[in-house]
Amino acid sequence: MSRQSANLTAAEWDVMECLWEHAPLTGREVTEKMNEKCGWSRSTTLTLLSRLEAKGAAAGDAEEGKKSFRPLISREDAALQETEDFLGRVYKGSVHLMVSAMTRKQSLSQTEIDELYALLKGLEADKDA
Amino acid sequence: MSRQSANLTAAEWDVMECLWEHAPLTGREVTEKMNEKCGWSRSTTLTLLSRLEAKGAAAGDAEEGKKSFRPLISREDAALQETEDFLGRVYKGSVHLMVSAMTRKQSLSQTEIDELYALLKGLEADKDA
DNA sequence: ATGATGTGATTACAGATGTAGACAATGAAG
DNA sequence: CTTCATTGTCTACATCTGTAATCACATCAT
Repeated sequence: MSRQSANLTAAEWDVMECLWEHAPLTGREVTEKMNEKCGWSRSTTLTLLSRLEAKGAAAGDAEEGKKSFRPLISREDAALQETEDFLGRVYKGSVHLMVSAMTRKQSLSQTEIDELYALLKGLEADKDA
Repeated sequence: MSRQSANLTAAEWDVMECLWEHAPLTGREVTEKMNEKCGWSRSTTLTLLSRLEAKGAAAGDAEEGKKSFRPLISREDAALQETEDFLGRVYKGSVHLMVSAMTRKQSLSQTEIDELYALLKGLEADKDA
């Protein structure tokens, strides 16, 4: 089992998501939110938080007893990491292959396609400029 | 742990990759290829093959002793499954978000961008037609 | 001071995953 | 018919992941 650079697991993403959205949160706040969102017990959330600390993905600064948690890596960086792993494993690293497969299988809504096209068109325009 | 619809693990992908490329293969052939490619022991490959059979991703037809393995699901279907899982978890299900993040972080080569653009342009053309 | 609380840390445990050795059945060689 | 090699199945085990109970310590109210 060799995960080159500690990707986040599904459960860990849920917690990070929470941290990214609502900046610094006390342990209690995180556990409450996680309980609402996923029905997790207090312990579960706290465990995940430690694991995230261990992975260096989040930090819990203890000031006078209570801890305050915050993310140490940006959502984008985490996403990118995950993306590279995923693309490499499933699509030989090629986004083009991925989108092409998705369209072939009608797994992309017209809206998504349009948005993507608009984005790419913008990039091409920049290139010429 | 609740993986809705049995995604393949990284190691399993390696084996499936092998099956997808070289259609029907005897156990020996698979183990040999896997040993070359990943240095796995015979047992490791065989174990993975059973797990794939259990998951219904591959089948081993035993005719007169020797087994012949072949994939039961297409690479595209497996990829798509994985893709949906990934996109949902990391990018709220949006390819657009993913590509946008990648370009922002310069994680996409110009070539990839061009290819993608060409692909999308083709789709838009089809739409009008 | 004492017991009820809130809070983080420690321990636990089942199922998944990576990796592989041991074992059994079967066929080839002598 | 023994013996050896081949081939697949079973068993094993460490680590990872999801999920949580329990423990220990600080604090607040009585």
